[in-house]
Amino acid sequence: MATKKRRAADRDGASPSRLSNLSYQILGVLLREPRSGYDIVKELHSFRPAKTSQVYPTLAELEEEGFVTSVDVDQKGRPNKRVYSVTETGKAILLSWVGSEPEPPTQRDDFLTMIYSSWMKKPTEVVAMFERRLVYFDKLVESFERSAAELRADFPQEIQDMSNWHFSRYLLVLRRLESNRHEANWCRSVIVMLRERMKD
Amino acid sequence: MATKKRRAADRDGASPSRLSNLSYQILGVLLREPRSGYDIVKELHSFRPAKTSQVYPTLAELEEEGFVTSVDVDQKGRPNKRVYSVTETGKAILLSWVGSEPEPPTQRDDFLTMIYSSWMKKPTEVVAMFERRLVYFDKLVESFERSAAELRADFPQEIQDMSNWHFSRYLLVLRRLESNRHEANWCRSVIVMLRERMKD
DNA sequence: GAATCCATGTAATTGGTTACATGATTCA
DNA sequence: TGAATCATGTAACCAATTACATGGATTC
Repeated sequence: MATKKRRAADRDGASPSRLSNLSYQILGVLLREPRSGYDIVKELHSFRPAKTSQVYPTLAELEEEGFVTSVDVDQKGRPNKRVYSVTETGKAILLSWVGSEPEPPTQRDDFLTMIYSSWMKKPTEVVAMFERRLVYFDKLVESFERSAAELRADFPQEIQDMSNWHFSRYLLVLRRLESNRHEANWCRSVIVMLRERMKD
Repeated sequence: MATKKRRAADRDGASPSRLSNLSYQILGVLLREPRSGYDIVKELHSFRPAKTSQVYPTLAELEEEGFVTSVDVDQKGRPNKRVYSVTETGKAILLSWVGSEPEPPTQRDDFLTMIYSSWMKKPTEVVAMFERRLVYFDKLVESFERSAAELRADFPQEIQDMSNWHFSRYLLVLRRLESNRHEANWCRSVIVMLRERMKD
């Protein structure tokens, strides 16, 4: 009868209609293949970062509600681990969420907040800000180019098959590659524009 | 001597080295021109959304720490308001933050989490998801096109002047316009690609 | 008569980060 | 000897949303 911790919607006996984005994300990871909490954090690292301190409690909740199950796996030479997999109910609520109306995307970006007040700064300093930003995004572009190339080399067939999870994976890597490239190009165009204007 | 509420870093007498992103954003708004809390929420609406329940307490903190001051303004026919402006210290900490190393940007997007598991869905449903997404971004593009056109019409000189705040404003509107356009184009290209693949 | 705008806030909850805690193994 | 990897968590805090509370004026 141990009822550890439950959210408000749960306490009154009603099951929560919507899980958190992270819960759905974790279900999605486990639907591809069973993993430990530690492995989930690594998998999410580049796509949808989350700390262990958030992932472990979320896994416990998902298990309590019957959306995932776990088995303890003994290992030699390294710590034992607990490997989670999705249940049928877990799969069902994930797939009914996928395709529903998504919340509008949100972004937090200190740089843009800085640019908001950049009119108070010296033009040369503003150019320097964009140059640092450009370096940052060029590095990201490079790393996603490498990821994309790896996927093409390692899973040439899989990434062509819409019902294989490598297909979704490749699609999302390409999107990140392109949007980082776009961000870098914006920086380049602004730098040129600012330099033009500074001549006058 | 009323010390209402203070954050941890403050209680030991040390002043907080970094304010929250929202605090800097609010200082940036007030540096352009003095406003009420209500007006700040409206100004931030399209650029960096924040609710009144977050803005009012933040304004109170900023005032307590001496970064903004306020005057009560009596109005007839509508509720009275409190108009905030930035102090010299407030301006100083904002401008020392602008140009410092920004935190890496973060984004939360349900749609991408859905696409992560879309390989389990029927191809026609995936296409439908992208089509709804495309409609959403096309609308955004339209609205930012209108904003940009308005700025060009209303402030033709100001948006050319790097030290005028309308310049920063116009720069950020153009960026949003372009990135939404890019997002829409990505949807279009994926839809074409998926339809191609569905023929086989 | 209902909805929206103006205007300011508090309380409760969720989402997410930082810091803390532990401990074996491998690699430079 | 010191750092990194594997592995799982708790406690405290900060950031942000949702819901609640109030109330006059204007617009449909």
